[in-house]
Amino acid sequence: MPPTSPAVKAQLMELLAHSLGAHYADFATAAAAAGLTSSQAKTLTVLRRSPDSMRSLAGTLGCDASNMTGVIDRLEKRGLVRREVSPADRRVKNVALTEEGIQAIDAIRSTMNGTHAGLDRLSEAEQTELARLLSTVFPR
Amino acid sequence: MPPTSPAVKAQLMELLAHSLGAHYADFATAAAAAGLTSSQAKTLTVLRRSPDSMRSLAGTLGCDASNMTGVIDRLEKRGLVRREVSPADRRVKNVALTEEGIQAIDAIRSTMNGTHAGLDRLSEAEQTELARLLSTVFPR
DNA sequence: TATTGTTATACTCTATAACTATA
DNA sequence: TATAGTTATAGAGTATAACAATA
Repeated sequence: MPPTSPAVKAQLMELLAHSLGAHYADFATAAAAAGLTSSQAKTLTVLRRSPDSMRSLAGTLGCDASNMTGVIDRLEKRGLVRREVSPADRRVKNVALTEEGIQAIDAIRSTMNGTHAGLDRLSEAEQTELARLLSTVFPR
Repeated sequence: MPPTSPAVKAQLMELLAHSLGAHYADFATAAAAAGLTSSQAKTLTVLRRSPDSMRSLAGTLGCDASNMTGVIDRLEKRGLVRREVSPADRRVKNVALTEEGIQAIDAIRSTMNGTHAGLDRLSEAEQTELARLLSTVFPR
């Protein structure tokens, strides 16, 4: 990405934030349809790639480690994840998706692929403005 | 915006979501530095444009009207906003920023303009991929 | 001593339902 | 009757501090 003025980037981020707001709302709605909160669904998304420790999960999700206990407790109670003591370090607990957990997050992602409403929700004027800003930040 | 395959849009949204995630984190950090939560700062951002009723605020922020009571209570207690009974309809309360409220949200937005780290945090490979996807969604 | 996960605590956000003042 | 705002209630997310088990 070539150097661009902060003002242009700020405008771009603001416009994208507007669009992404709708995207996040869609994600929350899709999660709610599965009886999950955004945090729970986000956690499943992270675990979809590979099992992870409580501490590392907290880091990835950007929250304090103490929060993960409650979030994982609720997911485990519903059978979507399971805790496994690490053989290498018995202080560590690796959290992994169960078959049910995989199905739950895949269903949400499938719903998201069907909506992809983020950019479509921008008005014509906003789309034009977005294209203009993008051509400035990513010139060709 | 011309028609584009859902798969391309989904990829684009995912990449932008990654970037915007950092943007939101920056916003939350800037708000926290001012002793405000994200919800409180977002509320001030909305009010920065013009005063608004409790109900309308809830609609804009995408939450239930009952939530606004507590959020506005806390902002009012800190002298950042004030409630005013609407002369036209005495059921309605218009919420407006105080001078302190204006300064608070302007400080946060100023900090954000200084960071604009959203796009910059993408790796080289991600930026290249982003440019490619954008040229597909916004052909020139 | 340092680190991992948990617990205890407190605050905020959030939705639902019931209530009041007004229209 | 309908609407705007509030209150009561409950669940979830969040951070801080203190703790036990393990390294």
